[in-house]
Amino acid sequence: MEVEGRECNSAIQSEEETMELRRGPWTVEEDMTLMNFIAKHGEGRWNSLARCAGLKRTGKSCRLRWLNYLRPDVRRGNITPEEQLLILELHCRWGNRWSKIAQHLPGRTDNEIKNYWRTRVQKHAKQLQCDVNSKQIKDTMRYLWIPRLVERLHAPPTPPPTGSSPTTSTTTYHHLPTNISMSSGQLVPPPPPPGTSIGGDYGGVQPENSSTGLHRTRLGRRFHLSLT
DNA sequence: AATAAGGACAACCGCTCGGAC
DNA sequence: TGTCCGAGCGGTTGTCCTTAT
Repeated sequence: MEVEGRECNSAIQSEEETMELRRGPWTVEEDMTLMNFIAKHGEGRWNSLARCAGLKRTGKSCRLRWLNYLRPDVRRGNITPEEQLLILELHCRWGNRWSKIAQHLPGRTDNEIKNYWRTRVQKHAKQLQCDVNSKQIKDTMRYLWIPRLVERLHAPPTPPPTGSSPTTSTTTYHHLPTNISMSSGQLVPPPPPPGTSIGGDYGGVQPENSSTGLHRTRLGRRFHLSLT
């Protein structure tokens, strides 16, 4: 990219260097400034970009904001079962290589995948009372969650069940390690905290709030701007 | 209705790597 | 060859929202 270096003379630079940097959540005005600047000049050279755009942010902060939120091709919304499956498989292969994993999920950012992993997968690991990097959790992924997701992907779309538990599965897992027990297609971990479901994300099709049938979707708390 | 607890996600921090000089 | 700086990555923290009590 070509940042208009002539405009960023040393006087301006030294003035801005003494300026206090902003932190915390980005405002709509800052987003607009960043987006307009990138639309005009392209991305890259983040430190000088931040200065020349007049943003009181670090280059790092600008880069992160752009990559994780403002980029036009960034996908927002729930992680689909297909994406969950891919994340599980790729994590089995590469571990916490979030950016590498993100490359295989178009529109998803490493930050988003990392957050997904921490909030969903680590939660289940905690419920199983095992370390997220343990063999047990990896086996659980490989032999239970992934097959369930595959099953879920191949299953025709069905209306929400009325009586039977949606987490009930008829699939048999011939390779299930002995340290993972099954009951009606479910893991039998120590009792989870009230209101949570082991099968929720990985095998069951039940919404987050099964009592109301509502599926909570959130597209972030803040404005999402796009360059269209 | 108020509030505490937990969840989800945005943002920051520290470290490493690679290129320019 | 060594140093500096920008960029990227993974880990962690902070903030706000939802849900439960």
